[in-house]
Amino acid sequence: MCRKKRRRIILHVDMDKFFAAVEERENPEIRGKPVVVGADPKEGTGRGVVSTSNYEARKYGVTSGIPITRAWRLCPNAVYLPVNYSLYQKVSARIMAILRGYAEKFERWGLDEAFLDVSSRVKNFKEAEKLAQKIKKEVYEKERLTCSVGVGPNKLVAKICSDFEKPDGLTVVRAEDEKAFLSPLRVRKLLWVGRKTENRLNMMGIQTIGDLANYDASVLAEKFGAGGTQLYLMAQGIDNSEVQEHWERKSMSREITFEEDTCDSKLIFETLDALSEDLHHELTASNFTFKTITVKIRYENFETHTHGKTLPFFTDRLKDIQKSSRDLVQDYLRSDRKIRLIGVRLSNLFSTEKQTRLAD
DNA sequence: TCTGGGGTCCTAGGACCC
DNA sequence: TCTGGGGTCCTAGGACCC
Repeated sequence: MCRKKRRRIILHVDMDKFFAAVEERENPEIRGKPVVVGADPKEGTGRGVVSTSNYEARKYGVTSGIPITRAWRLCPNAVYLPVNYSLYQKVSARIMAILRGYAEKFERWGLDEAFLDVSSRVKNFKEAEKLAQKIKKEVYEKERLTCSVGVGPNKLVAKICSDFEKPDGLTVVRAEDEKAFLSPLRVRKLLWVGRKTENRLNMMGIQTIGDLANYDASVLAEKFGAGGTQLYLMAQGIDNSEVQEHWERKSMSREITFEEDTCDSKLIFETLDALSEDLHHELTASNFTFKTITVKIRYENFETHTHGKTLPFFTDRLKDIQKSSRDLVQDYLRSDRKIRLIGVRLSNLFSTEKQTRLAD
């Protein structure tokens, strides 16, 4: 197939320290202080992690993902706030509506990020930069929140750009400059390169994206499978993935970490039933049936297991969820092993709404 | 470092079918 | 029963994203 190659211009918009920024906006008295949004620190004995912190807290080393107990030790005087998810969802919906208006194709990426394909809306990168400034201005005027925007010839470069000058940044990299831009950056900056992959690459003598771009593609493919080829292409700045307007839901899940590790089977079953009920609500409200159910447990030593089964039929009945999850968790209940977390996931989803439409 | 909760995608082995 | 090859589905685990 010889599809005519079209020059694309993609924007990636990333809200700055989103959860913390919304809290600062709602509570003016905490502005200027270190703010940590996440689990309850409980005077240094809490469970869970930091979700988002503001820049004042980051000065103390309090960053996203660290245990809340550690945050407490680093900065006990910070303002600690619980995650007010429904508030952030409302703010996010308004911001996404603004962004969507600027894009030919639009893809939400979590609550606080989005990709915009603006290829048909601007003639060149100069115009794209002006458009990005306009977007930043509108978001700030309407929501009093700042964002960082990356402009590039594809999603990969746009995403890396938006992270380049945070906060309130705007970085533009044209197709002809992308190799020079990417080359000195750490491989960790690439999408899908997390801690494990970074370590493996470092062991191979690969530190920067430039090192990766000069590496033998066949060796990468051999060591990392399909992901290896993807890594090599990304390092060249090649990413042909489209901005995806629609996302099909593949699974829904609920999980919870106990306040204290437990082997109390009554508590475990009650918790499991509550998770099942919660899932059932969402399943029916969103008009799905499911066929596969998986239970997840994590023991006190963090050893984690999943156990699932596929039913011979699609269902949305609560009793099917509860009975199956109870059966599945049974194998893991042992009087000598305390459980830290349990969860339930429904997959193999089928949209009954779509079915009705097709039948019409 | 004592590690949340909601997702997606990939891999590898085994069952089962033709 | 010592044997094949391809395709699909299922299961468990792991890496990664926000």
